[in-house]
Amino acid sequence: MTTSLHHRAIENLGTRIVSGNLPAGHVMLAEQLEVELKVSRSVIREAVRVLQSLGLVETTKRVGIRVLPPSRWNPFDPQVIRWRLASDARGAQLRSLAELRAAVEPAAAELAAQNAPAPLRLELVDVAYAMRDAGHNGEVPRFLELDIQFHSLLLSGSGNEMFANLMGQVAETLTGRTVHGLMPDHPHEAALQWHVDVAEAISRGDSAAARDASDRIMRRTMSQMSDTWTEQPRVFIPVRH
Amino acid sequence: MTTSLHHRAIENLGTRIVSGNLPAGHVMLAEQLEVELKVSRSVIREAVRVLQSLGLVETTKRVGIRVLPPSRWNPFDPQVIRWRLASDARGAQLRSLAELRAAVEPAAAELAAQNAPAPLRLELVDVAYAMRDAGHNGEVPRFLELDIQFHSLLLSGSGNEMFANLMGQVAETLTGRTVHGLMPDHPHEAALQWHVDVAEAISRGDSAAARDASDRIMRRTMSQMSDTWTEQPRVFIPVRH
DNA sequence: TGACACCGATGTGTGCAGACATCAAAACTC
DNA sequence: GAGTTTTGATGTCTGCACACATCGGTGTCA
Repeated sequence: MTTSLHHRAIENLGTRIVSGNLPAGHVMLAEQLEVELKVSRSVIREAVRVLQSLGLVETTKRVGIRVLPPSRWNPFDPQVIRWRLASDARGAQLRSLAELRAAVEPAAAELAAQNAPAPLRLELVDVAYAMRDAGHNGEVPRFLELDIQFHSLLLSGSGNEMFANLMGQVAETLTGRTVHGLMPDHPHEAALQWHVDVAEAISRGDSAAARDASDRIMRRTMSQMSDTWTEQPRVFIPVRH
Repeated sequence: MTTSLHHRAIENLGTRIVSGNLPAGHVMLAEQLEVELKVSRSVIREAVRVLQSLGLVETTKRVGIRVLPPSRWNPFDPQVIRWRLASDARGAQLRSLAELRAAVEPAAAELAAQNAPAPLRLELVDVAYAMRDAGHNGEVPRFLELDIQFHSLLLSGSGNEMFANLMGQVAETLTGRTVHGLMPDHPHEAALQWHVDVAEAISRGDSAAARDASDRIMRRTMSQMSDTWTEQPRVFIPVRH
């Protein structure tokens, strides 16, 4: 047994729901899931409880287990994000993540310039220069590794645990080339200098400069990636009064 | 019975863990929880499964149910947020949410100016003017209601489901006076005009102007509330390479 | 004698099967 | 149509078997 049964049940149902294979409104019965997944009732129940807490299903007596529409899902949950990245909505998920990152990183840079502990500032500067060297020397794998480290440091340096988790929880689960959807895979000359600018500004506590440089990086990244998720349909979640 | 047993168990354990009452590293036994909460094994097991998916605990055979440190918690989960708001870390949680909102809303305004459907733009303008009227007339409850509606519309108008969820999941849980921590309770004259500016800019598709006006609102809001969470200790989550 | 590898006892989560309780949708009665 | 009964699904409880990580004892070898 590689993973626990209930974990496999969660994966099975989660992927099917997020992919649209099990459409919103679809009703399942616990007993039916038992025979379909060939597991006992307790496994099904524990899996359903987790999916319920993610907003993927709801249970009603006398009805069964009903699949909820995407507007009810928790779009910040790492599992939901992973399932969406493996589905047809992959492009839309990458765009959402990129937009969130583009919004947050400049703010994180501003906060880091005000609050980050001294050792983190020093490490940030070191990594920025190492990035620049790696970029100039064409060491692509090393550059990618440093890039992730740089942005992780930046976000955690903000002292905001939600910012820190953006890279920490999300991009961490996206190993390897998946991150390429969020970051450019080969460095741009100006961007290399902008990373150094961000680090230096944070190092000297210049929050405005840190924000501006970070914003430049993000805007370039976005324009560089925008053609990747070509014309993914945007979904507008209605606001309930 | 108002709520289900497993839900009560989740609430009980969740609040105790997030409040620090059950410190990280503390190990519990399922059997012990049964007698303590006076519920059966299945209830405990389902509750533990949900807490596990939130990153609050981990289970190990031969050891028990171990409480995880805050760095492992999912800071975006609505339940975790609610539990933190009810704990000593309430100030830090409010600050984190406010910083996230301040980072996201200008970006959402920019996107809404580019992508929002026409009816939403019109509604946004209507709400902005209604807000201004309510503010001028000193109708505080109505103003607060319109304020929430305005920002909900703005975020969902971005077409980014993560942005849309910020108000939907977060501010929804902050009912009544809790909102006072996130929003000023009486309107400022300039801010009223800025809301109109945001709506008008989005209406005519001027993304830069929408972003600028929204940024002004956020900066004013942040400076207005920064003294509320006086000197909450910032927690820097270490980045693991 | 001491260090170390092995191995079985123990305790705990994991998974299973069956029973009864509860409650809301649906059918029924008036 | 309103109120009542029936029904069928989840909710809860319990006893059991199994998997497996940890601990401690035992044996071997230096």
